Amino acid sequence: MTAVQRVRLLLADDEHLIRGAMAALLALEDDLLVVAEAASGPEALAMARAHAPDVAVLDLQMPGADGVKVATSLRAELPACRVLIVTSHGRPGHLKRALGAGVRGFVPKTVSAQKLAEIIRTVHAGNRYVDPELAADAIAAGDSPLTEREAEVLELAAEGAPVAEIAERAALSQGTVRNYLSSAASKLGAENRHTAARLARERGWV
Amino acid sequence: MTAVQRVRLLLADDEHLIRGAMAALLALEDDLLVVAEAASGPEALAMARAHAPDVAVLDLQMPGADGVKVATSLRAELPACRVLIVTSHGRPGHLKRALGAGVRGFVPKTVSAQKLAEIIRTVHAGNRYVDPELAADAIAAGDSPLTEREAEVLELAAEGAPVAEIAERAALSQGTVRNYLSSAASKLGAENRHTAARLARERGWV
DNA sequence: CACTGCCCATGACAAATGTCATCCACCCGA
DNA sequence: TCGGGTGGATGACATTTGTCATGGGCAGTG
Repeated sequence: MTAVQRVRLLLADDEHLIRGAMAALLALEDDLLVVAEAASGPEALAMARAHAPDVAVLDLQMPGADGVKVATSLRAELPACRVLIVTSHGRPGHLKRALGAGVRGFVPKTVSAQKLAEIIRTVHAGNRYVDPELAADAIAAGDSPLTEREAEVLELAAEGAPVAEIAERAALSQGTVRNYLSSAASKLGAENRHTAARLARERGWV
Repeated sequence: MTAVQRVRLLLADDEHLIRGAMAALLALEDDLLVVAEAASGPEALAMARAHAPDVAVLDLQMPGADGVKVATSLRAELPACRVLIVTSHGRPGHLKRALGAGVRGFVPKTVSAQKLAEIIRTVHAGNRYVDPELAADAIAAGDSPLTEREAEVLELAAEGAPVAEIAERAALSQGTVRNYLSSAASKLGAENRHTAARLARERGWV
């Protein structure tokens, strides 16, 4: 055995092709060992419980529960397991959410496999790694200027629901809902709530 | 050489990790040979011109030009090159658009590498392959009920622009725009143009 | 030709949405 | 304890949007 103790990995991604390919590439590194794979959030949790990996490499968007939710659960159940999030669409807000959930690494899928392997080692060693590009975006986007209610209402508005429905779902009066939407839109520099919702989503604020 | 003539492949995907991983996996098949890789639509075209591959494996969403647009150009410039589209998010309308562009295969990224290799061979042999799941979705979603104008206006509305702006951009009167949006929304069973736009997008009709 | 469907437009009315002034409850620091 | 500031809430009012009836032009088709 070339390495006395290999880093045991859990790989979670709903795209079989990608997961399998990542596994194949990481298998080339002789200090890494993929011990489990999962195709959904809940499955990832179950596999983690069963195999107690050193590092969990999670896709951000998965059916069931997204990577950050899985990370939150893992933090509670397996504090020794480091979490590394891999994503296609890096929204600034996701990064903050992920770091808040105790994630140790956050990288886009545009990295090469070698780089990924290095990052896995970094994370396993207890250090953090955040893709510089994504970090810059997150800093540029800054903090959400939205209050809690504004964000809540905006989220309900994102699917195009009419104000009446939003009001009901949020247990607010329609007037209040409109106020929140209005102030949120002006804070975001949008002309109406729909563009506001889109902007907020893009920046990961909802 | 185990195979006298290998199938020469072009791989295009903007996610380096995935592209590299796919390349690595496909390289294990001794009748397949990756001769070029690209990370964007235009780059894919350039690489195709330079290497004249037998089969082009294209991601549907790429910067620059999407897979279908690349396929259209390829069909004109390199009719001998078969095109296989690989995608994460299979919208029903995309499939139809792709087939219209002369694409020979259409598969989600959830397939395994072995399966992908088989499909590449199928396509190379001149046959077609469409993922059964996606095909079923496409049939279920049916044809777009929208007229050309309705779709055009709905697309402009998708970003949340006010009617006045849409009217200007489409060179129509505001009343006409509202009529189109209204009829489009009722055809789609939506309460307002924003949900209508969302639905149309989901089904790949815009 | 008559018919049908799509395109474009108009006007009027109803409903949803955006905007604003105002008010209340609460926390915090002087 | 007394302001002052802030987040949250409300209703009235103006604007935007959705709906409907209507009409003319134009292309395809039985």
